[in-house]
Amino acid sequence: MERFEGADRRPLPEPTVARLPLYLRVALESVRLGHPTISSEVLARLAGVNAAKVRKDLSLLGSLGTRGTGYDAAQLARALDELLGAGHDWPVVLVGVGRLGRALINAQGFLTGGYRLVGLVDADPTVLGELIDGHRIMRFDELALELEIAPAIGVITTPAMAAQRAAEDLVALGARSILNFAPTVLEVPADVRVRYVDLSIELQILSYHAARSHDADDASPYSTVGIEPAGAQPAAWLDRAP
Amino acid sequence: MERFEGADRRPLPEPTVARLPLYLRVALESVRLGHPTISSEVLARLAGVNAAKVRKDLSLLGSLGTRGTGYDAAQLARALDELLGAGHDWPVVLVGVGRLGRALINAQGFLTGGYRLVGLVDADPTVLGELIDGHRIMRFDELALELEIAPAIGVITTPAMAAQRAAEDLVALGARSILNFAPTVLEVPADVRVRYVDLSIELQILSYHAARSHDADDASPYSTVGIEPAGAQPAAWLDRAP
DNA sequence: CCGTGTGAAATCCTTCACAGCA
DNA sequence: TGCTGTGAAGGATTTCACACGG
Repeated sequence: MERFEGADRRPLPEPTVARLPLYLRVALESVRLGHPTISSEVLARLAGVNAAKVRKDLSLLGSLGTRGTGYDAAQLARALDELLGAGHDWPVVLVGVGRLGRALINAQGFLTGGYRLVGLVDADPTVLGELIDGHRIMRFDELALELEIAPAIGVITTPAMAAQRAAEDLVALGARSILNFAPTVLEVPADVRVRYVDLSIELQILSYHAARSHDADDASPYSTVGIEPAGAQPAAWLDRAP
Repeated sequence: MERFEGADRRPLPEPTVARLPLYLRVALESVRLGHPTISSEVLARLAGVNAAKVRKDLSLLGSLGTRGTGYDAAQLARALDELLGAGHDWPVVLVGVGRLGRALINAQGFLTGGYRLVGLVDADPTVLGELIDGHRIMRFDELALELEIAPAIGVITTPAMAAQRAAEDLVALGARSILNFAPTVLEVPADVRVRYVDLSIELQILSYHAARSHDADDASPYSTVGIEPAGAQPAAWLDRAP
């Protein structure tokens, strides 16, 4: 196996890291549709960014492209896959098996790939013992006894009130990464990484802009994609590409 | 009513906008716990950012603080609330009433506040007609006839395959903001704002970092909060504050 | 004296533009 | 010729540090 760690030892900019999964998705789609190579321009369109950014991002991983041709989709996908931690089969523990938690467990595409659910935790006595997707819902202390290895990632889908406690329990279990769906800022040790998925915040950001979108507002680039005036599906774009 | 639009006409930086809902949440909590004022430092801790950023952000909205004292929590909350579109009661249409969609509809904190569900759309004939939260699931064309006003925000919780079509239908209904949970980049007109909540991408970002967290890594500030080595709940922090 | 508000500096990210290679 | 890889320029955001007002 090759090394795809960019030429230098410098860590990738975080915005770049956040775009790599998009590039991976597009590269896989390109392969699936039988397009062996893909240019930065097409890749950019399908990922909702611009071509310069794609080239800069990918150049940070090394020289993955071929001048005059583009990127080999399969090779690019392999490189991104490895970089993003494929082959590790990350153990995931989910805390808070309410509606949202159950939706995530069953959502295809969420825990697929290199992630494996290894534990379900809830404090509610009425759901304890329930079997979901082959996993029994238990209390934290029970899971701690049963688990052989530390979970790499903890997912918190509890109410806000319970989230901080859940985070501390997850950290105690050895989790170094947390994906938090509860509307609270977590206080964790500095070596624990937290990402927030805060639905009410997303709505508030949208309504902030909606409240001041006097006609042709300047569409800022953040999380906004103003590609083509609707119409073609991404797949169509790929097929139109040479 | 007062105007809280910063002194100038310059739009707020997007990262600032994304933090305002956090400040609002903290300000409300401060009021709830009986702390009439809050300093940028405490606010920063509870929002998981640093104090300089808080002051810079809030100064962009005008002079909301009092030197030597801090910010009046209630007044700050009102200012942020108004800025973020409170009092508008934004109509929301949700497309894709599967597990995730249902979880969101029922999730407290998601559609609370100024957001009102006005329609549920799904293509699956087996769920059509079903009543959820007082709303009947229908096809897009049915909803179009029934709706008097355009939805401000569309939420997409369909499978990836159906998301682009859902976006186009939402835009046709008049939605100018879309919150997309499907793992696809949407192509929409430039004046439509899209925010992406992509769960598999979140996991991949976390595992990217997990794969290279050789012991004491440098914790980057992005979406990461390295406040206190666990322990106190935010509420405790507020109570400890003078 | 304390904590906000804010220019200025520093840092980070994006975009440009083109040299260079297939 | 076509498209990548990349230094350099340009913008945007964060951080600093301190003057100012309560």
